[in-house]
Amino acid sequence: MEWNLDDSRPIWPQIKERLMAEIAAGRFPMGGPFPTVRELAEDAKVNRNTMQRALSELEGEGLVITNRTAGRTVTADRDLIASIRARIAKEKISALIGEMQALGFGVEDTIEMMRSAAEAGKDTDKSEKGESDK
Amino acid sequence: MEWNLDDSRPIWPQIKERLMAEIAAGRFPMGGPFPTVRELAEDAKVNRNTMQRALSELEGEGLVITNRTAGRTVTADRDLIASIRARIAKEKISALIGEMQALGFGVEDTIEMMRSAAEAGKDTDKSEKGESDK
DNA sequence: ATTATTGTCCTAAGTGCATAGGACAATAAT
DNA sequence: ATTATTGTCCTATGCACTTAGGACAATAAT
Repeated sequence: MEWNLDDSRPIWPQIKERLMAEIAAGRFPMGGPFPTVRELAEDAKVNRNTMQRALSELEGEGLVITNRTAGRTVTADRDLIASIRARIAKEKISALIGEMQALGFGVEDTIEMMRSAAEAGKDTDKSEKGESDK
Repeated sequence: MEWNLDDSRPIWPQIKERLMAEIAAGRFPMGGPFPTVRELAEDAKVNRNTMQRALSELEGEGLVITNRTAGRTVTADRDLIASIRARIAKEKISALIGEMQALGFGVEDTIEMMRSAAEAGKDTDKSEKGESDK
């Protein structure tokens, strides 16, 4: 898994957000087993404690459940996953609109620039088409 | 001026980016005087040294010029300002596209959600219309 | 029954960020 | 000429993040 952690801010929130996105996008089987702290820490080349912090935060969101000695499990709550996915997307979009506004760009300008960017980066595009919530 | 600094990452890059956006959006008269370190620090409720760090970084971008004891001046280079404005916007948009993709949303989904968000936040909208670079 | 695994907690050390306040040379203001 | 301002540098302190590694109880695996 590509982690793409940067040093512009603490690592543990980055890991938390990354895993939230992975789960929200359905890349972990619902109700299935979640990797152990030590596995994830090694994979991300990060200390156990750091990964632990990210995971306990993840638990606060209800996305994973801890079974003391039997590892962790991904939630089976489909609605929770869907709502978190929607919430994250909304937050990111609102943030962008605000930042673009601070630069003096309106929403229509932003949309136009998004289309250009999407066109330019089509060869590296890994998205699936036909997206829909249901 | 509203600073809206948060503690999710170091303050000085936030200040730097904020001031870059302000200058890029043309909210400081080109070639005109720039507030002093101490003024800005007080306004942002931040230590002198922290503001100083942000400003010396700002100078690295060429957006402000230091005149030792006569304070700072905003650049008069119109093209530089325009290109930085475009660069920042591009980076933010690319970042959003990537993050939305990680959530399983395509560009068209994103644009649609942007329209909804813009509609919802219209009463707090402070953007001017008729945006264009030239 | 024994062993390995798992989550969790703990101490210790190093690093960068932020604050506080002192200091100084160069220059603008008077 | 004197004073105030400006950018800049300095030391010291406190805090959060990160790493490293040790330890332990509960439980799965054998």
